Amino acid sequence: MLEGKYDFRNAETRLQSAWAASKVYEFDPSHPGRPYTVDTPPPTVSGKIHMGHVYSYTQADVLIRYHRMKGEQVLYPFGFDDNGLPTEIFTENVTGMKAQDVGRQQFIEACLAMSHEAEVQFERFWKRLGLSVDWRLRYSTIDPRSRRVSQQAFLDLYEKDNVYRLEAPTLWCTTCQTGVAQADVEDQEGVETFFTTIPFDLGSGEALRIATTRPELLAACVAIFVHPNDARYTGVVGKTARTPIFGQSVPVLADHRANPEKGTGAVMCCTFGDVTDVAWWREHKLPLRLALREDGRMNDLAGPYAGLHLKQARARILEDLAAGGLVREQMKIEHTVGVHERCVGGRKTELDYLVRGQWFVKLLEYKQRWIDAGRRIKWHPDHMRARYENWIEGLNWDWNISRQRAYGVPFPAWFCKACGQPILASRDQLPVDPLADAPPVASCPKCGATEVTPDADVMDTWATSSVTPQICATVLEPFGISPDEFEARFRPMVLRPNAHDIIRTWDFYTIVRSLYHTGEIPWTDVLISGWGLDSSGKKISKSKLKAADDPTPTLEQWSADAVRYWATGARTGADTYINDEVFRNGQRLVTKLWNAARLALSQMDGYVPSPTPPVSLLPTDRWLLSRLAQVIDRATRSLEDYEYAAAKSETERFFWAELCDNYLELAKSRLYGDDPAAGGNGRAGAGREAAQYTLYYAVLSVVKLLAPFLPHITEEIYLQGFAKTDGATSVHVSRWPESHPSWADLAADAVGEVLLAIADGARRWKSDRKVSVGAPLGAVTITAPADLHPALDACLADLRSVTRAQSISFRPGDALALDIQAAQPQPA
RNA sequence: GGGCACGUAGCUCAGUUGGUUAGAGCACUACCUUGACAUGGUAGGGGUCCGGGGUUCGAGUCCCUGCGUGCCCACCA
Repeated sequence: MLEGKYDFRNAETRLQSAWAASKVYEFDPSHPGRPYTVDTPPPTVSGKIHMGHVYSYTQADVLIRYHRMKGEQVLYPFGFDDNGLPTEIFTENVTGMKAQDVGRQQFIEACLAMSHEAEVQFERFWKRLGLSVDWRLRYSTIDPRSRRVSQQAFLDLYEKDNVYRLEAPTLWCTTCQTGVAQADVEDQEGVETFFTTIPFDLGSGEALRIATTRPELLAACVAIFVHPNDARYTGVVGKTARTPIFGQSVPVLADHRANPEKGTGAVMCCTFGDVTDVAWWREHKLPLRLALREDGRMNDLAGPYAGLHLKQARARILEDLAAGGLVREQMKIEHTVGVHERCVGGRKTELDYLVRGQWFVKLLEYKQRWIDAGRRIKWHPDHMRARYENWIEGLNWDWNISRQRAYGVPFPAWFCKACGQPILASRDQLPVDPLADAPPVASCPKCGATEVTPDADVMDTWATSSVTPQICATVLEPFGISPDEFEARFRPMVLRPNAHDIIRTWDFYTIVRSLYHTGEIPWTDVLISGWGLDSSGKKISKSKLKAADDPTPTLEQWSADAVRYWATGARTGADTYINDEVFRNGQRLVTKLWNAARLALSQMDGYVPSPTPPVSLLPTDRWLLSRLAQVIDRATRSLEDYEYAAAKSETERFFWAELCDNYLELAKSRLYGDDPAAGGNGRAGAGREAAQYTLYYAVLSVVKLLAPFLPHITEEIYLQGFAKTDGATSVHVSRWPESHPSWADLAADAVGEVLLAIADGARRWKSDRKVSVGAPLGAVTITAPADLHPALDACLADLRSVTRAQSISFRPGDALALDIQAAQPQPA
């Protein structure tokens, strides 16, 4: 029995506490069901939670809740990504502290403190949203266990020769002063610069003109390229040109990558201005002339410009070229440059290239292997696989995992001071910090020298988050399941949920790592979410969050259930806007559920549900049960296909339009047992029991079908009204609804259509006369095909209930028609 | 320049393998306090399914093509 009004403000937090106390979401090692293991995204703590997170995490939670109710053994841990550059920059931005100034150790402690604070808030928020996480299984990517897994995985890569150390051109941020990976690069559009044409001396008074946006790299120029078919330049290929100002001699070479239509068609190759320079440098075995330091200033090679920042140097060189009459042409242009995500202070520094020793994970030589693995994984929606393959096909670099920063997982490595040989940690000393700890051997195994230099770099944050499936294998250790047992029982995992912007990073890197470490795909299914966009349609930017972007007030205003309703309303993978109308609809559905359940349960006092349908079912009941069977079937299939929005709307429409608006109105008088002359099958006891049976299963099924979406209201209804008879301690561990084989009934569907048409006719008659739906009618004569008369006659009580007719009679005829007499005024 | 997705009512979207008269919510109009619910209910108006070809007895749905929008990638001397 449900009393009074449903107050989500009180109910939601109360239920959340009850779930924690009753451990409904905790992993059960002896659960007999098929494992449903989730490689949950560890959100980066370097920012605030926003509606984009809510959108994505709710979608995964709905699927996880569905599989739990299907009787599967759910493993739903939760991680926080709190290592590496993002956290460091977050800490620098918030505290104003800098690693160089305060010292490495103190800085690391500040990062840990920042992360811890953020994680406490995050966990509280996720609980408030109603995620069905097992919070005992919480990890952070900087905790000792994750550091150990990450370093161990690095040793594995090294032993299998899948990672190599190379002094090579690297994408470099001069602000953060670290190398970055190709996946970290994003476009910065509309950057203004000068495109300047300057002459190179070919000797004998001839000049070869090239156009450039990077004149500060003149000192680093090592060649000039023209297209082999460019008639203007066929004569100069093979000659030597001298750079202006610096005067070094460089060869003029032909390569198809020189674009005749761009600038003058002749282009200078510097070490390094862009990726093409790197490729030319490699393929044509050009010399190395580095003019840039790690901090973005010019080095001694730049002669008079040494010490200047590259932007200052660019300006000075342009002035000097102009002064020397060497500017042939100059255009102000806007172009797109590569920057990296999460640059210090949001500065979006233009990326450069320089040469430095880094660890690279092999990607390029196994492209097909990555693509094949992607095809063995089910992507939801399927077309997201194309983004994965697209990214792999466009890869130009192996994965640089070295970061020249302070905070992160250290490489378990030292280098021999004498010969440079890497010396790797032994597994039993992990997690290790080479800056503090000694290598496992006293001397270099290659040259015997005894002095070592620790690898002072830390790993790319993705280098650790790409082994979350391996970290997950450790979360059950405290509960008696070793990583080895985990491997045997739960590999591959089942679900990886994440948004589409990190397919190229998190999904891709995780697949690579899994194939390297285990030879197998990491999971069988990937659920890709879209973005929750702000009401103007823009992506909710992590760096520009305003107070209004905090989702907590939204939860308090509309309820977690209503927000979850919004988050699961769009087609899988699609973006959606924040929209108060949708929150309101969610809230309306919550209220409607409460009220409908209240009516149903008020008529269930002492009712013991029968597992088999009673013989007294009327066509009305059979119609609803038949529709219910279809809805259960379709909603279940949609959820199996990860199409949660379709499952939700199917159930919602059934509940609202068929169960509430029609069935309840038809069955009301049988339920109340007050039909004055319930003739035929409308005999009081049997007719009421049939309606009770129908309503019990219809309401219970709807509550269960919506439980993954609206976990709070459905739990409240279940606990108060159904737990005793259905037998579970929570709707969230109750059995997923199944229809009784006898429910599907095509004949009942057809009769139902006619019943609804009769109800509609009566309502239209009343609406035309502007009287209430509850107003009584006089005699109603229904024209209907004769073969339907017995079924309709059986439903007399229900037809009276929905039409409020004083009497109903039938007349044979092909087309359905109603002849309605106004009600006779009642004698006073 | 390449890839992917999308284009259906004023707005946001659903339309299963091609099959009657294309649906829902919101908004709009008129009305109804009916014994679960006014955070409700009833009735109604509103659509050349982006354009053009084609396949078919039949196309919102399949094929070709054009246009538009968004995202990803490439280019970015």
